[in-house]
Amino acid sequence: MAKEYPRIDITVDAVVFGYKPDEGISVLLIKRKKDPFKGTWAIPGGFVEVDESLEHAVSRELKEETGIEVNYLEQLYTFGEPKRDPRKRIVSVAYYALVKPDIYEVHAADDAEGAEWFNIEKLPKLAFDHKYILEMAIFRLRNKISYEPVGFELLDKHFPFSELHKLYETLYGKEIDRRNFKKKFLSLGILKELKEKNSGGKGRPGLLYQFDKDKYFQLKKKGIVFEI
Amino acid sequence: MAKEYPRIDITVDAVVFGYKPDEGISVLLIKRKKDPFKGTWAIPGGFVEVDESLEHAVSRELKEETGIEVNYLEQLYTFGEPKRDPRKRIVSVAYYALVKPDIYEVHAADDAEGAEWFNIEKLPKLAFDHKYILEMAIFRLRNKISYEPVGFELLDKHFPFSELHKLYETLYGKEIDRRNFKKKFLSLGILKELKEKNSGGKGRPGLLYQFDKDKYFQLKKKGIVFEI
DNA sequence: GCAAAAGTGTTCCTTTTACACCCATGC
DNA sequence: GCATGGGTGTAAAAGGAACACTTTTGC
Repeated sequence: MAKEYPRIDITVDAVVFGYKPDEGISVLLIKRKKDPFKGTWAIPGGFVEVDESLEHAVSRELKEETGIEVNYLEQLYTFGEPKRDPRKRIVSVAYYALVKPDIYEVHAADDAEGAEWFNIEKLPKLAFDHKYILEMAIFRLRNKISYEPVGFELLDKHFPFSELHKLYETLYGKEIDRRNFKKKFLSLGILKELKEKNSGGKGRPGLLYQFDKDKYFQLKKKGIVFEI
Repeated sequence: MAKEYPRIDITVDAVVFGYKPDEGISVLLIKRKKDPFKGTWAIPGGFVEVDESLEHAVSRELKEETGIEVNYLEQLYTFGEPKRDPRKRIVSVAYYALVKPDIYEVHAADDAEGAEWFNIEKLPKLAFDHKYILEMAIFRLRNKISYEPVGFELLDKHFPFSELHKLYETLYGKEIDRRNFKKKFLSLGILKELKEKNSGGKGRPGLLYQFDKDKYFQLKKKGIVFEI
């Protein structure tokens, strides 16, 4: 009576974003060690084990393949076209992740022959439908940053205002008036101004700031909307 | 060498929304015919066949279980907690769908003992984690309607302006000034005003309107943003 | 002619944009 | 002392919110 369903395998993939003010937005890719697409760059990922959550699978695979631990992880979309993997039917739950600059170091391992950061403007050819996944992730990040304070996940804990500003300019792909941006962002009341100043670099050193997570959640509970 | 992965089953579920001005937003649920949760209301859905796309699986299951055909379908989120199904590990790709009032008629079939519309304010107890899925779908719909013109998928092809207005009031859960709303919406330039007037009903009959999809996509291509 | 809903315009206020000058530091 | 980037305020413009009166229909 029960219909016999041929099995479908399930994997997770993760688009990991990093940011450096002078290099822009980068994505962590691995070079595949096995066929199909052996030697081609791909988004890290792998099979989900039967007793682990999807998020756990993502974190585990990222650690195994690239040695990285991310500080922000969110589901992006599930890709399930019958022919997206040439071997067999695979449904992949894609995530995107953000990492802070101080854990930028990666080391290839496991199924990866290499692991490297690529600027999102200069991507190599990608395996499977990973180009499409990556594009969707970039689109999502651009959007997300406009209505949720996720940008901080790409910055150091303490950062000069100019880095936040540059991050938004980079993601929006256009110039944003420095003064108006600062006015608006500060008026949200979710940044702590620190006593420290930014050392090194040219010009007048600016004060450092820190994201005030508690304040943000207080305001959010009150129904105040982040929008930038 | 290859690790043996115990299999995970994959299903699709669909939160189907309908709207009637005097009844508000409703959701289509089915009464389960089998265990687990036999006799409990649930979101329609089922297993994905190995050679069909996820969207196809959703449409097929909806047709089988409830007899309905939807005119808008979008992926919501993938739920994959190890214990979300008491029998075995199941990852479910959830969708949400919108139907127009004229195909509101449903007939239970297949695995469903019953299929009924429930107002989203008066939901019964639901099987599995379906309450959570439904809440997420409602949240998503509320949001979506603010930045994409999906509201029309819940209205008849020709509708009086008041219905569009009421739909937004219902979803936003608050009053919206009728005149400002109309001014803003019409200024988007994506509505065709028809010669026909709304027949029946109380008060002065209003003109009927129609969503101008072509115009919308033209404007979208130009970078003009829908926001209401 | 009364109740109900639709059509329409103006004013006020808030938010956004545009823009310029001075200040602190490194070399 | 000069180049570089940081800090700050104001005025004009645009967009959003508040609001009232007239018109068309059914009963």
